[in-house]
Amino acid sequence: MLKEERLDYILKKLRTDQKVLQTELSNDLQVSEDTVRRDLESLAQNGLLIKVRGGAIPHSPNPYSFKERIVFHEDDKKVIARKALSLLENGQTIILDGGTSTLSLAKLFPQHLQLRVITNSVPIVVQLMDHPGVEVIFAGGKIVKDSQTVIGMDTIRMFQKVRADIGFLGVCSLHTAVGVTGPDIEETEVKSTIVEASSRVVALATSDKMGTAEHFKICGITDIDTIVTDQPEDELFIPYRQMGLQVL
Amino acid sequence: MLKEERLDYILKKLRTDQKVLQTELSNDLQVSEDTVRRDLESLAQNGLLIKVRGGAIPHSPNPYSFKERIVFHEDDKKVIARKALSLLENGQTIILDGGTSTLSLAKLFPQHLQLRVITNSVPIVVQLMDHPGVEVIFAGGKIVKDSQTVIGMDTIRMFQKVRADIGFLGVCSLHTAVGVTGPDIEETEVKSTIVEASSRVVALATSDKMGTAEHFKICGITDIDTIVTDQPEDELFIPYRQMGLQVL
DNA sequence: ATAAATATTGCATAATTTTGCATCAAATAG
DNA sequence: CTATTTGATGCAAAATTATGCAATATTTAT
Repeated sequence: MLKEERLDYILKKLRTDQKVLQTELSNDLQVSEDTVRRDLESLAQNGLLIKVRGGAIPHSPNPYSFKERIVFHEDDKKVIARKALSLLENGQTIILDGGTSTLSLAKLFPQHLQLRVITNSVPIVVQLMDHPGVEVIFAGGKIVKDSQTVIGMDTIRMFQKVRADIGFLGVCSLHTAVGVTGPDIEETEVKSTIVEASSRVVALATSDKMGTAEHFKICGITDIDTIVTDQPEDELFIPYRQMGLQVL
Repeated sequence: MLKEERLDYILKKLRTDQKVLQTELSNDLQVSEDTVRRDLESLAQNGLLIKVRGGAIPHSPNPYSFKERIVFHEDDKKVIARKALSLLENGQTIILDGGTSTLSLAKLFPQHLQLRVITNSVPIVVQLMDHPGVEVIFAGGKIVKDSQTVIGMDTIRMFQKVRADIGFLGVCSLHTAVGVTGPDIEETEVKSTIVEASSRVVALATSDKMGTAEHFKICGITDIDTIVTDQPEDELFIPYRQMGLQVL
């Protein structure tokens, strides 16, 4: 039995049962539990499920809402934001790029979250201003009215002084060959700086942005560590996974 | 049964019943009360519920406490802002300090006004973001939540690079001998920088602030050029006039 | 085609986590 | 104040996971 077949079986079972147990899978697939564990591990690595002690559960935006039958028809951005939220841990320093995806993320911050957030987005600052646990640092600069962000040298300089645990990039175009691109030169310059300032770079991208490109380059595709998207199972993402990116 | 299933069950029960008891859960889930307690603990850790003696209750649904902003002297400030407005001319570059007085001023900007505004106040940025004729430059830095402004070295550095025609200082204490003072060292440092960066310094002050002092000095009284206030005829202002200040 | 390199798999063993229980401290009710 | 319940802590048994290793299969290079 090929490895691929096993992985396929696991995902299928996960979809129908909403959970899988290692002992069960080991029996079903006639392989050792070690192998099952390693299979689950690789699937978890690609964000296709969440490994827990004793088995695995589906990758759900909320790590603890396990078998939630009430399906909210959330829009894509909220789904993405909810997933991205699970990447955050107390005590981290993160950068939030401008854009509606990152704003959605900021809106979801639970009250108990303790973070330091550096951003160039006015709505994000407004959103987080009243949050008790988040220290907000605003990158200064010239306000761009229609995007409600600041850009320019001052903004870039501020980000250059930062070492963030995670940098979240708002929706941009992603292309395996061309890399990450955006439509505005000044905006992309800021985004490039964010990429450099972050240990881990997470791109929030709706699947319709995949495989597209704009005129100004932000970074290469491998400079991204994680893509958080609404349809992670789409075959569209296979090449990205092969390049070592995590797709959630 | 996976731990996650237990956690899920607990959360679901909590949603329907609005409370959970350890003894009940222990029975429902067929695990010891210790385990239930540990489960509740981990859920509480993640902010998903509040642990109470004997069980748990749901996390407050309205976690974000919006501070009620009690506005003192709102009408006075409007009067002051209206007078200050008359000092502005098209094409000027001005600095707006944080505070409600300066915010009132920004709110009065007529649509045809052409200005460049540099500020460290978030509400002012939000207010002016949609103004067609005003270019807004935001000084970056760490957000102070209750005053909704940014302070710190980055903020100061930004103001140091500026030469403004007029700098508007929000309400501070004024005293003929002590000068202009404020209650917070970091805030006063920023204000001092604004004073230095401005050709003309305008203080917006309700009359009750006259003759009072705080602990941290912003500048000498003669560094101010104009005081805009609600009761300019008051004899309180005679000494300031004698020192050459304009009182409006 | 053959050899070498690489990856997969299962097993033994060690380390870690989870769980339930006993014990004692703290809080609550009567 | 005392009895009872609940919470905290240490501990040991059981389950799960990680790790090293050898056997086997697969891929790559020559």
